[in-house]
Amino acid sequence: MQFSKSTDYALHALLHLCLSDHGNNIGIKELSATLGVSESYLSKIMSKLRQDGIVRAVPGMNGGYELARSAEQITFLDVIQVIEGRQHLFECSNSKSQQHRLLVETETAEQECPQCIIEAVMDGAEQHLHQYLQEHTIQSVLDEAFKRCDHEANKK
Amino acid sequence: MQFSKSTDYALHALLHLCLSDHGNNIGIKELSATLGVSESYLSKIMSKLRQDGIVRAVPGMNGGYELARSAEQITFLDVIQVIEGRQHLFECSNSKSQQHRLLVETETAEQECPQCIIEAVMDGAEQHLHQYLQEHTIQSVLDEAFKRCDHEANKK
DNA sequence: ATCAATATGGATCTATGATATCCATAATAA
DNA sequence: TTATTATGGATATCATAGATCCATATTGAT
Ligand code: SF4
Ligand code: SF4
Repeated sequence: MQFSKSTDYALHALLHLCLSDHGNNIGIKELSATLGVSESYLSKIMSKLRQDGIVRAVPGMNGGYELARSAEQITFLDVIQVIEGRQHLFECSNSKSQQHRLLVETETAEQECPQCIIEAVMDGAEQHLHQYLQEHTIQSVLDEAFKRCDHEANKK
Repeated sequence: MQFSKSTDYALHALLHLCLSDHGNNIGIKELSATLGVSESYLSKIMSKLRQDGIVRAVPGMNGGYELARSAEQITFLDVIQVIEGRQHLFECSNSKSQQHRLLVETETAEQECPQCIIEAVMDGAEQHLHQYLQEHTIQSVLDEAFKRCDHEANKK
């Protein structure tokens, strides 16, 4: 269970949009050269980011990409969900098994079946993970970088 | 990004070992029938669980599987790591890129390069996830099931 | 000692998804 | 009009998950 390379690329692409923010758009050529990923592949990723409203894109001369909102408003969770999708971390695949009947029998209330206990644990894990990822933004990474930089400067 | 079906199977297999604990070993046939998974496939999973010391196995007549330690001592994290492996959630794949040099330049201390900032965020996420999964054991699922059962009984 | 039952591990097959490339098309600014 | 750039479909390649089969080893029962 790992995040895909695409997530890696997406994060770095967004960071580059922040760092080289000279008002203009950044073309796929520059992004591709900076990240060391092919233009074709990276453009798919950028396109996804655009569809989800993370970046804006304009075609044509001097076109390219720019952030659609400020770096404080782009969380790690946003980026990850665009690339990895929004499926649950755990989705039961054997609810027709004999096991399931036994487990659910324990809790087979009158009406609405409450959430399965295993799924409850797993969904809890997912919520914790999401909450953490939501508290960390692209901006927070930049801030941390500057902080480290200052720290180094002070030591000299 | 999702847990594999094998993780699902492993958890249910362990639950079955707990629930039908009549002192004897449980054979792969019974497990297979209960979970609705082929014997061949499930036996691979059980074998992994054995290699990591989660269950014991004895071949021969009346052989089968049993828990190698109590259900309180088997955490979700244990099971998940056996099946999914122990790779990090995030492993950078472009540390040779131009981008990397720019990001690390900011923090390029004298000696030991501190952890990359992106990896720091991701590893933090991983730690949170692991901590949660470590606090939930097979036994805690059983307890929750009994609690629900009692609650239903009281309502009647 | 023999036999039946059971787990183990290697080999292999298939399905699925991640990674990656190419190209035709549309949109935009100069 | 033209050069430039993003877009999306089609397709190819590769790795991994999911699954099956079989030869072998181990054990208890006879
Ligand atoms: S008990 Fe929960 S996880 Fe297990 S089969 Fe039923 S729904 Fe799925
Ligand atoms: S900055 Fe971190 S995540 Fe990015 S390329 Fe360097 S090591 Fe990898």
